[in-house]
Amino acid sequence: MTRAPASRALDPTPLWLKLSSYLVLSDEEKMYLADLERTIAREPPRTDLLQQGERYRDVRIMREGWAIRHKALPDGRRQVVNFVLPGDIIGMYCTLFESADHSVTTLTPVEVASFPPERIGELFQSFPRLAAALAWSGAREEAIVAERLLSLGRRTALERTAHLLVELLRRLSVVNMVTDGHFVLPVTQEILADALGLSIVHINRTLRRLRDSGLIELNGQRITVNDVRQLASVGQFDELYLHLIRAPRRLERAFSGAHHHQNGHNGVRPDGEDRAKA
Amino acid sequence: MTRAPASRALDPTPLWLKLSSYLVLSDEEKMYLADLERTIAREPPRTDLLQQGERYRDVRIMREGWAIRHKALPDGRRQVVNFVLPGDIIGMYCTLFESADHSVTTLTPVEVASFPPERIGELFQSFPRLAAALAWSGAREEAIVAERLLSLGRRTALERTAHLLVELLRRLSVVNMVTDGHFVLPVTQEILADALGLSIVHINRTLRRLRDSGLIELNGQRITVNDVRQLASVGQFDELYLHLIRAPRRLERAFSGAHHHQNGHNGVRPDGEDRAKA
DNA sequence: TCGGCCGATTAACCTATGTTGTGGCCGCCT
DNA sequence: AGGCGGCCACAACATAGGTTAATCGGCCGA
Repeated sequence: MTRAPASRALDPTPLWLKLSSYLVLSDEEKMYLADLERTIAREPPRTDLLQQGERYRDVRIMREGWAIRHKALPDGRRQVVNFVLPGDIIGMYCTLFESADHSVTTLTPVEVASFPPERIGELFQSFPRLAAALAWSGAREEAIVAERLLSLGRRTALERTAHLLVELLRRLSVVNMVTDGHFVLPVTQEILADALGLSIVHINRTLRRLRDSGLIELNGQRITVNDVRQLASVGQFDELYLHLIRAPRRLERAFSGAHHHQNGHNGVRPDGEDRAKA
Repeated sequence: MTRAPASRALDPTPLWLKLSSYLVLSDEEKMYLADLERTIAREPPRTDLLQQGERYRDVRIMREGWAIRHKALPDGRRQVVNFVLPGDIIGMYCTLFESADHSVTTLTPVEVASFPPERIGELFQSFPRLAAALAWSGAREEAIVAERLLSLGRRTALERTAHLLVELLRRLSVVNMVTDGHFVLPVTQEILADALGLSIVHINRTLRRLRDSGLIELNGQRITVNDVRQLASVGQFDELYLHLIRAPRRLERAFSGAHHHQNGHNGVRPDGEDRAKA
């Protein structure tokens, strides 16, 4: 998606990749980002990185592996709000909220970085463009949740499932986790069910239908999407909501004259022609 | 909720009220807020304030009246993502996104203020505490959408409906639009259906059940909640997700040493003891 | 090697919710 | 006054999706 940049000392992390799809980062910004990801921990599957009702602690950056953000009802019913993929941030609103209204649980072994909430303030002061990119990432999360709401409210089981698969494909592409149409989907059918508001049995039926129609193939955790276009059409997928286009020109203005660390070289690239309608 | 402040020249607007429930605003901040709401327009019902796919223009503040934020599928199915109430902001991500992935349509005559996106940048630079309060408001929106997702995915029709009514009650309380248990619900059953992912007929059935059980009364657009506690229990309502508590102490730190306009007098009040579990 | 457990799969059956259709009320236009 | 359109109400019927239960295969620990 984005070409490897000038800085060769730094390894492009998933977050780095994701933000770069939104705006071009300066070396200085990249270094700050790398520094944010300095403190790294590994966790096994089924670990809670955050628990509903718990006080927020650090902000975390998912570097590797999958997790789910989910909410539960007192009687045990559960809804997966979103999948947390490499490059996603956990507990971004740490600074604003006292305690979490959702849990985050790992599905695979993960590698997460964490940093103290104070750094968010620091970041907004010193690196407004980076801050904007993070805000974009957060706002996009909301857009994804809203689109999932549309799915649960108004799409049939088949449509929802197709939609989710295309969404994951797109999101994983940005962080280079898709190779010609297939990717790893480290998810039980129970979790899919909880994400799509269906029963486990019905998800099974639905996946079968998708397999029978030849749109997808499943081998263990590996899923192959044979015909993205058609799958997208089944799911009425319009990627507008993913906001996969570069920062608007407005952004330049809004943060202009802003700051110290505002470097001279190439700022926002407001070319927004790479949005393809599925 | 919040006592009328020192400044007597200024009329507390709904946004003002809402933000004040999060943190105490200084006079200077209040004045800036008032200035943001200077340009006012009135619109009749059924007006689109924003349209799916459209380029973002100004940011708007709802001052009076109701609207809905909704998304539509190509074939006409529609999902109401959220209700826009007085004090809510429309198009907050204007600066970050090129075009809108949802529409906003008025339900009643409304009064909206609007200001150019550049002012967001200005605000973040000069009034970090105000910016944090707005960010809180935005983050809360996401939390509300996530909770609605839980409703659509895992709550029954009756539960969803009860939950929504309690939510509206709470949100309207903050902006003084509830008087002992009743408020105006300027919403057709069709819109309720679209908000809850139900058919119009089934919403009708469900409201009947709630009425028959004596939990609510409906006279025209006026709804009376007779027993909030019980209604909340039916809907498994836990207000944690509304984050109706004051800013955490963290916030102080995160934005500390920040800025010019940072005034001396009383900053954030981190007393978080007013959360009642429903 | 032998359970035992977890997840996938499928069949049979059930129910919450959707659909269709009718009628009634009310406000508004002419 | 009469007709029309929007909204509410409710009955009768249809179905997408839920529930229960049984089977199977793979993995792991004893």
